[in-house]
Amino acid sequence: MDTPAMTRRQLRAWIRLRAVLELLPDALDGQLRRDSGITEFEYLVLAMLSEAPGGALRMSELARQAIATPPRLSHVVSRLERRGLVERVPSTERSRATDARLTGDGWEQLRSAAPGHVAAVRQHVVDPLSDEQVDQLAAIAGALLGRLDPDGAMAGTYTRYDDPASS
Amino acid sequence: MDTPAMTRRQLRAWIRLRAVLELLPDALDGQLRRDSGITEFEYLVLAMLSEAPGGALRMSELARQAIATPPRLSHVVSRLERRGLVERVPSTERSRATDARLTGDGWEQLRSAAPGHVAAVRQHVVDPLSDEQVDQLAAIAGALLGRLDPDGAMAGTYTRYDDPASS
DNA sequence: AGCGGTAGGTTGTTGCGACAACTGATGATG
DNA sequence: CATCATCAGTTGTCGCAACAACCTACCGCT
Repeated sequence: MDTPAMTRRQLRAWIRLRAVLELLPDALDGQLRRDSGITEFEYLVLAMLSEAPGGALRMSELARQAIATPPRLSHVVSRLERRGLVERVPSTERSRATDARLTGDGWEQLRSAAPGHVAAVRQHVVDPLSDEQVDQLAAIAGALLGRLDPDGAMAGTYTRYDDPASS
Repeated sequence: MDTPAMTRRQLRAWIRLRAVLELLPDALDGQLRRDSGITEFEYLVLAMLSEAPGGALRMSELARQAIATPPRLSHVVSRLERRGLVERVPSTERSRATDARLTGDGWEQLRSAAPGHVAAVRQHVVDPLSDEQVDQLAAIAGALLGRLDPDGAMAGTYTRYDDPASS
């Protein structure tokens, strides 16, 4: 087979990355489930809404930013709606669109879940790395995203902090 | 709240890593599903068996190496068994143990799936990075695993290629 | 031998994501 | 102004993973 086997160093990087891919999401998701009763993806949705004007965003835009397919987002919003954290409202602008909007309980839930989640991210991702490695990681992840998301579908999200001016 | 917000650079690295965490597994899994009809995890199981003597491994050992819980592995092996790629045999050694062993079809399936999968890994992970970045990635992932897998439960797997002597 | 403890796996239930099919509403076109 | 295409989102079905409960065979101990 014309499989130009990877070098030992490449294999090492890949195998370790694979392990991270397996373990890290579970670690972060587990913390949120245990401590706040929401999934990491639900947290992400709430967080994105909280950063939007009025705490509301169109479903399609929200899906794009959260890297979710429309069906997936629809299901998630339905769950959040059932729990009273989010509500669907007809979009104020475009006619055939729907906005998801944070409710009061949604804001409260996010506020109470945030510290623990941020702490988990620090613990598992930021703290183990040197400042230099943090920047290296940003560059590496950026390079990978160039292939994974060539259309830059979600570029708006992950390029927001490019070219850091502060700290 | 005593949440010492992350710096802009840390946020940038985290947000990009998160996007990779979301997209990369889907990309790799999708390729294998389309081209070979198996999931990436099933591929991993077959690959690990193929590297073991006799193409067989104890369930518990296999679970450890694949970072899977026993229930998960049991289900996966059952699926593979149903498709004739793997068979369960009583462990030759320890009495109350079970080995999973690759069948002829299993070897064949792995052989035919490997080139495409390796190519996908190259395309999405190795090729976008410089040699230097590959090593940085190995170091970074290693640091994260120090927290994620403190007991080194699966250390045997991802340290196998440490301290590269060749290439 | 008999009895509990434990190692090693399996099964059953639940919840989430993927994919595909569908619905409803807007906009274009002759 | 009637029809058709398209956009935005939802619903329904299926497969997989998590978690917990369970089951059975071995082992040690007396």
